[in-house]
Amino acid sequence: MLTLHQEFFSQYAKVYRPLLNKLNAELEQYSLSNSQWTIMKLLKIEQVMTPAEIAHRQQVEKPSITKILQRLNEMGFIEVTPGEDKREKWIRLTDSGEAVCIEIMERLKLLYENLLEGIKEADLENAINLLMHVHENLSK
Amino acid sequence: MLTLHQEFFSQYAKVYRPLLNKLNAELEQYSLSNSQWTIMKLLKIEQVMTPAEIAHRQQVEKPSITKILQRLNEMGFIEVTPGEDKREKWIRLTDSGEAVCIEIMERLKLLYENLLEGIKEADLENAINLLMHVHENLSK
DNA sequence: CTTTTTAGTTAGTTAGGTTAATTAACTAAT
DNA sequence: ATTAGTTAATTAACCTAACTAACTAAAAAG
Repeated sequence: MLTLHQEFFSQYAKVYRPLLNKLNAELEQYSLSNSQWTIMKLLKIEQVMTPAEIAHRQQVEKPSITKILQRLNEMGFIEVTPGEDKREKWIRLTDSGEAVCIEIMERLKLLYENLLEGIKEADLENAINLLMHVHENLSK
Repeated sequence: MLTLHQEFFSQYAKVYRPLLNKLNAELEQYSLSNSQWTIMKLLKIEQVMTPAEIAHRQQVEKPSITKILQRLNEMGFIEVTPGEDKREKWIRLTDSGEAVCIEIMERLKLLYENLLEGIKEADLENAINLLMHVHENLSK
């Protein structure tokens, strides 16, 4: 049988595909994929980032980010300005990107509430801390 | 700011990429990708399954499963026998597949222990239950 | 017996990853 | 001022894993 540790990661993995499918269903209406959306969320919080910073935060290589940013740019959701260091590009959400971002966040908030409906606040906090712990251990 | 619900899914997502990278690094030595490995694990538990059952469990479409099974078959990790219903194929692990499966599970067990090191058992159980709860809510 | 459904495959497409190589810009040490 | 080395971003070529659409063969329903 599985140990508790194995059980945790097994459950973690089980949630992933159905959750992704739900997210993509919501995002489809905005012609966004999950990875595009993830970067928009990040920009919403950080305001301005360079592609290199985004790549580092997302733990993917820079060329992957280049492609996603190109598509977000075509859709008019981000704007690109040259940085002080002329090698850099500063990426930020446009007004339209910001608006879509807020709209999607509202929708997802409802989805998330449904998915966690009936969970006690203390348990939720506990699970968040556990995930943060795992995340930290992953980065060393 | 984010609600606790949003915070939870945000942390959930943050863990995914680095975890996947770690898993793939472990699996590389066996020339296995994560999605191939996921199906091997499933077969380890269920013993025999049809491609359609696997597709349903993994929440992906049948053609995706066909390809993965073809590769696992080439590598000699699974065997395929015709079902009673002649349309069906019964998929099971070969002895070699079973052996590799056990070996990988042992390695991952250590990884998982490291990632969850210092977590109290009660908190771990709690988080598992929470994930199960989310999984259930996702399927309705 | 015909029709419809189901299981699996094939073919073709797409998104999002990877590495390797390139250009441009910056930094530091002659 | 020149040179050597580094960093930011891009492009190209490739891979994996997903998708849909269209197909064959078998089973089930009428």
